[in-house]
Amino acid sequence: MSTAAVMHHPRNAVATRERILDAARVRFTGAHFDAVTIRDIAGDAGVDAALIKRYFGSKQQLFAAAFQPSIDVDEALDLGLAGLVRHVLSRIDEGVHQAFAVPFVGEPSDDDVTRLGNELVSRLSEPIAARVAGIDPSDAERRSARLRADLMVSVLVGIGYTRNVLRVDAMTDSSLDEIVDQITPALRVLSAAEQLQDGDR
Amino acid sequence: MSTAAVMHHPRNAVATRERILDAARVRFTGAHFDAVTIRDIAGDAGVDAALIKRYFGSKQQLFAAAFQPSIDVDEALDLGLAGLVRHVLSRIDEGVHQAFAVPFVGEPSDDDVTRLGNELVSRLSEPIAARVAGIDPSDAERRSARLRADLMVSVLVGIGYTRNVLRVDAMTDSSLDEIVDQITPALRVLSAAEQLQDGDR
DNA sequence: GTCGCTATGTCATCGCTGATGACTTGAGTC
DNA sequence: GACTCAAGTCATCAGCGATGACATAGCGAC
Repeated sequence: MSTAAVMHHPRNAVATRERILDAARVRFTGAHFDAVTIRDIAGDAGVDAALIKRYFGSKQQLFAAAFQPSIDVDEALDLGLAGLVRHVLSRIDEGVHQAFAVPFVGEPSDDDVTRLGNELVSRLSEPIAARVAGIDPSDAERRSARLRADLMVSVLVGIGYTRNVLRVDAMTDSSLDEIVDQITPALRVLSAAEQLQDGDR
Repeated sequence: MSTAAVMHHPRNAVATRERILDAARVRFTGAHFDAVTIRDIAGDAGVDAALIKRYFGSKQQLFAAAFQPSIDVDEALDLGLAGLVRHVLSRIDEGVHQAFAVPFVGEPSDDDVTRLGNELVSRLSEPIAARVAGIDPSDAERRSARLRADLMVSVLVGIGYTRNVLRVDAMTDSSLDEIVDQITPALRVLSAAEQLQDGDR
């Protein structure tokens, strides 16, 4: 099980931190949060479990640190809507979908879940909303644009969820290209702005 | 905390079972899986924690029993696409979204997550796919219809997820009607079949 | 070189959790 | 009113995350 259990590493905080994060990513990707113990991860990293608390504070915070989602939307937006869709979905396929577990793993406080959820989605939807609404929109336009942008993100989140978490048959059997081809026209209805229509396949 | 802790109820298995399920629904709706203990639930139900194991086998199975999702799509399909969307989303709002936690709560085995995920989505997508594909379609048509139906379900799942789990601002601030109005035209692109277009608002 | 200090890592242990099997008590039957 | 079996309880277990006291490696000062 634990590959590096008996190995002795020279003392190096950043390297050890990275070994723990790597081990956490492997374990959490292969099993869900509860099924993974910090002793497992510590064993894989060749480290005592108490060190994880020292570095990350808690198992939850370790999880959050391991799956800090980083999707850079801005550059993908230049590829047009289909490019954006492909980019986000492929990033989710690569493992970012683990971040979906955060609400089920986070603090019981509603505030925390709210914060995490908004953070996750805002990172995607804000640049999209800016493009959908165009420059200097009225308040009503902005509100509508924000809703439509969040709906677009919801669609991508939903696809990532059924494909990578629920592992629905038709979603896993289909290629990313098939999915992009089918969903992009539907999203175009939501964007309903010229900014996202040009430069498209 | 525990409302019925000291109350003595006459011995009645079905009533006790129902009290446990009610307490579980309240607790699990107010906090996530890990934050709820079977002792909490047992306390609320005025029962010993061991009885929960006797009736439901495990905490996970209690959760599954409490949030058995029941969305009857067939009748909603007669209301047209907008009616279907409104029906599913409002059911999710009512608490069915808790079923989304199942993959993070279930067994670590991939098989189980796969089974649960497919069960959840199939119940929605199969009747939709049947209508989208029409009667007696070719295999290619059926495969495409299945993917498009699952994409439609993915969209609804995604909206339910960002709205009820992540609690994204724009999603919670908007009314169900606003969301239905915005997303239905997009879904119509996916359905792309006459069967779902008639009888629509 | 070796001393000593601090960051790095470990150990022992706590309270709590879900699970479990042996035990007790009540309601219905005759 | 005793019998019986379902309904509910109790005592206890192993494993978890968390935590503070403890040990030691590495590095600069001299």
